[in-house]
Amino acid sequence: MSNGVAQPSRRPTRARSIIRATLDSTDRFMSAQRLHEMITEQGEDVGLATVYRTLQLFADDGEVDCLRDSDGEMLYRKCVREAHHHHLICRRCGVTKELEDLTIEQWADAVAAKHGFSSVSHTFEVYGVCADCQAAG
Amino acid sequence: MSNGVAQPSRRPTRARSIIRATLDSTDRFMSAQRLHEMITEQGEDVGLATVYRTLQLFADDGEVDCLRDSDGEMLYRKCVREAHHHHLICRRCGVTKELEDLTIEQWADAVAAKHGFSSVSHTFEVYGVCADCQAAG
DNA sequence: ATCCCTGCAAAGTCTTTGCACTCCC
DNA sequence: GGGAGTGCAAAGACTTTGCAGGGAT
Repeated sequence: MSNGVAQPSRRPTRARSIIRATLDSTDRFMSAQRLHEMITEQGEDVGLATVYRTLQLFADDGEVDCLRDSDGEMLYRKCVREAHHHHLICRRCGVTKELEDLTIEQWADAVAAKHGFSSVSHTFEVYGVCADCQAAG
Repeated sequence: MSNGVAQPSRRPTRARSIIRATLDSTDRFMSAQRLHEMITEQGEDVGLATVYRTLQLFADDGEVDCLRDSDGEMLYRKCVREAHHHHLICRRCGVTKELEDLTIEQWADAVAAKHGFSSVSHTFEVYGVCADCQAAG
């Protein structure tokens, strides 16, 4: 089924370059709507549907990381690393740190296997208030 | 702000007892819509809005656990344990196992502290296909 | 009687989809 | 020119909200 090899053709277009540039302009996770808002504020014009579609493509290609916030809204951010990893996210300002730790992955797989589960995946995110936001009150 | 002491009055009503009974009839996480479906299948009649409202109340009271599935939909289940814990959830049938492991909690707190974050919380859920579902094809 | 609770339907969000047009190769 | 890409508006899914009637204390 999916061998992860073939990749559909991706044409370089105006919309994609704008979206990519906007993603690059910050290191925070943003919703599709917020990203679209930023693009509009820059005086550019890209359809909201295109933003959604493009973010999904980028996510499929591993070009952006995505996660859901506590409201269930999907958030996207340019991907910094290739490997699977998790995030430490500031609730206040949205700044994120990438966490690396194989223990979590291994533990998740192991505990799932122990219970006879297969096709295992997991979600793991850590939220808090970063040092800067604490200092800022 | 919130001292977790005062509790609004909760009247025992028909809808609430039906919802509670339906929650008790399974150990799986269910969406509000699925729960409403089950109630209807039982021949009972409770409005969908009431199911949503009641599940929120129950969640506030700590009577049910809730989490979001990978589609962002909220799932509820009667609360089994007091302590903070995580879940191993079958994507196919929704059956869940509760996971206990202090390592995750400690690691999350430690790594957050290392980055200067405070007021730390985290989300962690493991998804897979349970043995029964695999056997069932 | 009072105020909480419920049902129904309308409204709100976030997101996806259909379709015609446009642009890249 | 052909098919990927885009924009717009409509549609979908989940959830919340407004309001009037019904039930618990």
